[in-house]
Amino acid sequence: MRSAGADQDLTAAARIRDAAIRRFATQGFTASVRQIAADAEVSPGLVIHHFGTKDRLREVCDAHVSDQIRVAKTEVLTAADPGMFLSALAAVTDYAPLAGYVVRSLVAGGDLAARFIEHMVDDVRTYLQEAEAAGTVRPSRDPEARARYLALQGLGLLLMQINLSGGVEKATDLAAVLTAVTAWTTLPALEIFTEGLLTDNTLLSGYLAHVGGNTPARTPSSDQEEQR
Amino acid sequence: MRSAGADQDLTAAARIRDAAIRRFATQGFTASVRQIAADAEVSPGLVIHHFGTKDRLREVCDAHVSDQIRVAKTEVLTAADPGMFLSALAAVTDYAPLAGYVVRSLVAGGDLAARFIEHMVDDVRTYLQEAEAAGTVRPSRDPEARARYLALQGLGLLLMQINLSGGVEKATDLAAVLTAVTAWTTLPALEIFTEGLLTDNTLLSGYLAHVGGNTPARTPSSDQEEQR
DNA sequence: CAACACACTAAACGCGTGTTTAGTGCCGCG
DNA sequence: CGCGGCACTAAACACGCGTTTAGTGTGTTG
Repeated sequence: MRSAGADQDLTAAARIRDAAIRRFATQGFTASVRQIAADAEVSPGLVIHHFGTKDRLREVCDAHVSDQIRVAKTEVLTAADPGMFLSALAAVTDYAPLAGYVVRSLVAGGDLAARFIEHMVDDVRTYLQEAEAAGTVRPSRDPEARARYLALQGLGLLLMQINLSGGVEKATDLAAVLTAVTAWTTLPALEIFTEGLLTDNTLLSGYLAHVGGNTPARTPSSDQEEQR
Repeated sequence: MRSAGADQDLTAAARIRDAAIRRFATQGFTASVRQIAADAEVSPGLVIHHFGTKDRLREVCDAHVSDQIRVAKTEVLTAADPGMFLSALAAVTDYAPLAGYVVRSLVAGGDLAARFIEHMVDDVRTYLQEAEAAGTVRPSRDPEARARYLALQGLGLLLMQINLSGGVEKATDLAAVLTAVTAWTTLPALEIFTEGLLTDNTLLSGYLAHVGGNTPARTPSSDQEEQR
């Protein structure tokens, strides 16, 4: 397998990049160049020599994490549940820094975060489409909005819980938090998803009547394509 | 009304505190003492003279925001929807910095954030209880978990959307983002809340069977107290 | 009136930051 | 062998940070 306490057999630039990803994941993007250099057993100057700037180092890290995620994703067989994916990612201790890095990116709100979320929404949408075709999921009046809603909601819940339990801190804890939150979350989620929350549809029909002729809202949707 | 371009008639310490809240809300807690001092038209030394330390200044801000929120809350008539409350808070331009400050706290994850969330969960729980008694909301097998799930989910969705649309940045934008997210969110939310997401209960009943004799999970709950 | 207390400022201190500069040793190529 | 290029380091630079220090004016109090 790749990297198992591997330190020496990597080029210095790669060691710096990996150390940076680890530091960024555990301490956030305020981690200093000197700390990263120390982790990579290298002088601070070399970091700049190879990457030019701390910001450019971060860009390289973003790109690398993005690649790693794409690889891991195909390995994990495209899990569509937003939580499940991060959880599976964090489970393999090798990939734990990746999950931490993504979490940091999400709260920091950079380019990587936007891309990650968009992919997540895409995954959820296709998953819902397939499940709907299979007859296990109800059709929606606005499938795009529903996919986005479910993805953002799940990721948001996760993030919320993560940096409430004392920040991202140690990477190993991340997996624990992820499984814990899915543990107490599944019951209410399943309840609402199968039985709903409200007893009647006065609110929904009221809302539908209210927006009747108007544009529903954002997100390119297809109004109602099937009535069934 | 309180404060309307009021600058001079406040004590210097109060001006510093207000400036700090504004800066923290728009730039996060890395805003410098010198910036805050400049905003309050005061020397950096005076900030420390009055508050001793930047951290203690932040504690004072936390406390003040906490108070302001409690006041605003009773004014707004205890809105239980997590989003609605923040939205109403941000709508009054006077309170906009408060909402920004809370958002910053939530992503930074301090004490204030934990307290705010706990209050939010409480509000949602009592709201659900009342609605359940009124017959508009279905009973849950674990009301505590459901309240926490709904609160964290709503807040998380909100946060996610806020710092994806370019950070908290300008306070006036915050209200816009809040109304925008509620706009495209209400349809999928109402759909799921009234009709559910799944077509049958195999997943739910399967899960219930699976955890059958075991402890459900976290959060002190009362197992199933009513079967109905 | 003298004396103390207090709000306040200007300037500096010490530190950590990202980055630059000058220099050293090694490695491959002509 | 000689020499250019490259990875790399040690030291320093410039800067912004939170905080400290010394000092000034002002209002209150004995």
